[in-house]
Amino acid sequence: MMQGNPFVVLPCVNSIKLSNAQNETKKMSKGQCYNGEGLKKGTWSAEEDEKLISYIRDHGEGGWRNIPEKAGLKRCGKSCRLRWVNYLRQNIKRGNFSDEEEQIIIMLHASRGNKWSDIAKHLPERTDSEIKNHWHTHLKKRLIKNGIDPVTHLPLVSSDSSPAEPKEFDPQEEFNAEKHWPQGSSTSPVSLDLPSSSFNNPITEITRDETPLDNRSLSCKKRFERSSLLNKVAASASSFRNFLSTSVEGTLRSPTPSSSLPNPLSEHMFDANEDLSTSIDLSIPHNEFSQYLEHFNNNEDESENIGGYNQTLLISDVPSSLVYVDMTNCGDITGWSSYIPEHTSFLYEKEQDYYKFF
DNA sequence: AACAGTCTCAACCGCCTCGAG
DNA sequence: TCTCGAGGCGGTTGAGACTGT
Repeated sequence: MMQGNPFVVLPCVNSIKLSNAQNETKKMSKGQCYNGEGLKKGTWSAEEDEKLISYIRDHGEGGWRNIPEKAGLKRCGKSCRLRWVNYLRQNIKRGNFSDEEEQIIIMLHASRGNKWSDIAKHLPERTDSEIKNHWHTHLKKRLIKNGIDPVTHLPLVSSDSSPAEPKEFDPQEEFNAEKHWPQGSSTSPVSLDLPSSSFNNPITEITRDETPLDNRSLSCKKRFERSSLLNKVAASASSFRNFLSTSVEGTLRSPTPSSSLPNPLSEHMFDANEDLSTSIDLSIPHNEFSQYLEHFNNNEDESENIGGYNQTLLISDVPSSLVYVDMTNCGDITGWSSYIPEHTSFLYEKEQDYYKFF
């Protein structure tokens, strides 16, 4: 960790790339700072920071190319922009990432890949650069350690194992197996070993079962899992790949679906509700999603009643046109909805058993 | 105490996108 | 429609801090 004083002016170790005379008369080539002599590189000094802050305070952002000269800085415009955007501007949250933030990053990375700026939009106080660094230095390693490919977010396949064959799903068997999930197993669900201050039992899984959804939808939902909602979603994120960005990740609804919704899937859904009636009541008036998670994890009775776990329906292998989203009866899920702003009211196409319960 | 290896993250590099002309 | 340049983005680097021996 960089513990040094960020304001110490360090000698410029790297050779400064000086633009030649021709470059000074030409527009800069792609991506290069071009205004020539004496460009400083390396760590910014407090004096430089103050100059940049002062200038932007008076003149606003933009026109980065001209800012160095106007602000009296011997930096290239891109360097100024980077310094401002990542470190000097207001409302930047520094320091350790919370569990919730990490979950969000993992989840979004699974669906969007290394789109750091995109991911950063869901964590408004974090910069893409910080998220990127945190991913490379912490989260990626953690996933690998727990047997998850940080690129695909699928379990790493050991060299001596054959591809998993689909098997008939047995909820009881899987439930029992989950009690002793070996980390990194090629045949068992994988624990993400996520840090847990708010998640009492951060067991998560990535199912390798490729059984067609319609063979397991209703039976699977009887399974009991105590991992947190978001943990669950994070672990399932691989199944949302190519899906999350244009749709929603699951159905979040209260135990009492709205009968007013013109939903052609209602029959199927309400059949499911005979089990869904034991689901978590998202109308619990928690102000923040994190509070909801905490409440959920601290409430044994409630967590044990998640027979269907319907709020984490895994909609996998489903064309985006088949997304069903029903946020209408959700309680306060502020945190969630802000993380996944693509949520829309509801959308459906055809009647199909496309819910995957687990 | 000294050294080597590892970790962290600020900063840089170069490519891409998009809007203006 | 094309060209150009500013801004944006993601990958990479390397200085300094930390940790182990």
